[in-house]
Amino acid sequence: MSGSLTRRQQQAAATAEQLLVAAREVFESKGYVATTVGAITEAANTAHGTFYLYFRNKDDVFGRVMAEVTGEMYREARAPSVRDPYEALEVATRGYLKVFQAHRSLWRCLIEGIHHSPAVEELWLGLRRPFVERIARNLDGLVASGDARPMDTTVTAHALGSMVEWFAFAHFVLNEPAQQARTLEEVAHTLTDVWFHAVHGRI
Amino acid sequence: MSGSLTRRQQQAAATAEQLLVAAREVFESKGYVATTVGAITEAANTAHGTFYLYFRNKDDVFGRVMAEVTGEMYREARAPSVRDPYEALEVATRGYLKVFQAHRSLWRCLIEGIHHSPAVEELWLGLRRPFVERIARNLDGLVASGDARPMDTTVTAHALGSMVEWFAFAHFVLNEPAQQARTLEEVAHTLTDVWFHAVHGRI
Amino acid sequence: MSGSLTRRQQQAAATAEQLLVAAREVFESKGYVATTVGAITEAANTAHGTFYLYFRNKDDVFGRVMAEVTGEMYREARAPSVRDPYEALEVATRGYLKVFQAHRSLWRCLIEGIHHSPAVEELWLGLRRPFVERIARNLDGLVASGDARPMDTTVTAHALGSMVEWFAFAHFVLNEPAQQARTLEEVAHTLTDVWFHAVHGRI
Amino acid sequence: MSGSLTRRQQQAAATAEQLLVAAREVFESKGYVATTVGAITEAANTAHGTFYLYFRNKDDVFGRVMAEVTGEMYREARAPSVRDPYEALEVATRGYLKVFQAHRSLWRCLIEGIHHSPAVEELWLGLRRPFVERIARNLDGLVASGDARPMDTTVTAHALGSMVEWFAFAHFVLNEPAQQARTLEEVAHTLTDVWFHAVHGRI
DNA sequence: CATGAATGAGACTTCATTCAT
DNA sequence: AATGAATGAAGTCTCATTCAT
Repeated sequence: MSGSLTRRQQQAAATAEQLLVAAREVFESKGYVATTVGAITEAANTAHGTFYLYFRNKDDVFGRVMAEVTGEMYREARAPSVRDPYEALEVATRGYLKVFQAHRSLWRCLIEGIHHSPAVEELWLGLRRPFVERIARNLDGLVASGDARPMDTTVTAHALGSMVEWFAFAHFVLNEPAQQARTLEEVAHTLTDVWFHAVHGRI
Repeated sequence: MSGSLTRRQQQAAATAEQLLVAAREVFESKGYVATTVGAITEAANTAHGTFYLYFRNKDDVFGRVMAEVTGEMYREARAPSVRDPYEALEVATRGYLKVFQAHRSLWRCLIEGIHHSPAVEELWLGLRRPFVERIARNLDGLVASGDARPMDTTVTAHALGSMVEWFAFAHFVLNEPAQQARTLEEVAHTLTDVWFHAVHGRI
Repeated sequence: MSGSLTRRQQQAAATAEQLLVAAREVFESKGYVATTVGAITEAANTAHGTFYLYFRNKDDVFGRVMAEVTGEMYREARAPSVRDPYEALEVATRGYLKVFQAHRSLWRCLIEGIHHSPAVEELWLGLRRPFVERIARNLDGLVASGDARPMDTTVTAHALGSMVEWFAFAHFVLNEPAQQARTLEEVAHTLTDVWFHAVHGRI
Repeated sequence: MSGSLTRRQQQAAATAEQLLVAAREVFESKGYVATTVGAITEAANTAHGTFYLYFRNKDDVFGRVMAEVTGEMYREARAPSVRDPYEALEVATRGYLKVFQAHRSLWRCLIEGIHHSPAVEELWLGLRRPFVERIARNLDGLVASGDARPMDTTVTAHALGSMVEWFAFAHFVLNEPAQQARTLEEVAHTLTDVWFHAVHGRI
């Protein structure tokens, strides 16, 4: 027996899933603004009206698609535990970049979406927060233990998070040509180095 | 005849300028997508059709407006020369943030525009380049003189540039709520500190 | 077996009744055009499709709801017998206005419905008829007994009925602002006076 | 020279007029709710978008059409001056009925429109007011001169106005079958008689 | 040069109705 | 008898773009 869902509920869930998958594909290939409900239902092989059975409007699906994607990212981006702090940082950075690269079209779409609905802006701020707060907590620990100098850990965490995020955007989404020669590993290494010195470096 | 322009040519130039100014205002207040040709011509006190005499379409004006704006920004953001390197960095960072803040609506619009036309994307990459290259040249000098460790200066320059840029975006454009308590000076100070340690810190 | 209805038939009758009650509420609060089948089934706690088991379409329910309502109105509006003709008229008029006021939302809806289906138009004409005919019969009696001048009693009856009906509509449904200061009693008194003079007045 | 309008302004005015005429026809034949912008532009031989150059939406055109129509009615319904008061009343009543009959489709549409937009409701109340106020002023005069008994002239005016209006609606718009045998003259005569006795009759 | 009326494609959303379960 | 998912037609409105004057 498949859970407690009736046949019809399963069918409905399948339709919703179809639409969600289709929406994701369309957002991915066309971006936020250029995506239309018509394109989504067409991709989902569904009547136009069916869309409105499962979503209020484009904003609504977008939120759900992004929740899904960022859920994935969050899970994928969990660093495995490593003893050496430098190595741990490098692993985490490399992991982040890989996930970013894998989802770069949707990332682009998310950043685009920020400009078009306050809801998406909210969403984005909400998504970043746990990442940044995790960084801040780490910094707090390092400062407390004397492994890092005293600093404004909140702002520093934002700065370091922004660095990796926006670097990744320029690199993977916009294909900033100046550095396409580097491999992901090289880039990850340099970012790690910058980050590590920013935190642990002494003058 | 006044100068080398006929009366008509002068008139035409004036009209073009009017439209450009109007476009800038409208883009600033509404963003890229929400701006319509109608809104621009209305703001310029011009007939709707006149627009197409001077611009191919919205993309076209946008490119011109942004070229103008970023020219200004580039000029405004030139740091005055200061002896002490830390202080020099802080002055430059503060300067950048101030300019960003002053033009935050157009910044937002620019970042938004990236998503809507390859031309704007090009434009943006072209605008960043000089900034980033200047950073890279400085880093090269520091590495050469032994004031900084050996590093991939190109990637590092991109990373540091991205850090300040994206931090500024989240702070001034999206008003990231987590840190609204900080003054521009405090923020500039922390960013400078991070940057300085990232470059000069020893482990 | 309870009565002559099977269990299923009872169930069916109950569902139909539920839908009818719900429809009445919805029509009352939203009016004819703005009412949707979805709203009715929702109010009836019924599946959307169930509606079409008992009614052909919106027109159909509307007809049934109105038949019900006007049946009630007709019953409620029966005037008690009073000796003095003036007083009798006043009592009847006041009664009519009270019923109209109590059901004003459905009245509004009925008048609205006239415009949307010939069936409702029929219905309405059918509803009026007994009222008007009763008036006409009274007039015939008065003319025969010499208590009223000779007149076209059919047209007069229609005129007097229209007067009260349309006055009530403007007053209770549209809240004609010019006369909101009057109480129902005052209004009833004036209408009675006009009617009485129209019929019994001598010149 | 045709006024101070340029050729283009004339053309534009002509288009607006076309749309207005078309709208009137469509409202007349389909009623308020069933009328669509598409039907209007089709009847006007105009692109769909052109409609929105001259009107905000359906409500807007409707208001303008009705303003036009009722302007006509008001003008047409002015009674010629006649010495005898009974005759004057009869002439006015007959005039009103004739105009009503001539415009019966738009009348129907107006009454229908009341239910669908507060703007139309306003419009209608506004249109009635001058008619009713004129009646009230006449009654005031009659009461002052002792030609009529003391009465609440405001309510009486509304009652008499409602009588003729709603009678006309049932007669000309709904073709109330009970009295289709009467000619307009006969009907006008009876209405006049009722009205006259209601005002001047003594008991 | 400038105008601004006209066009028509295109996106959104709602609902009455059907039909397989 | 009841369900409720799916359909698709219909209507609304906006705007980039053209073109005759």
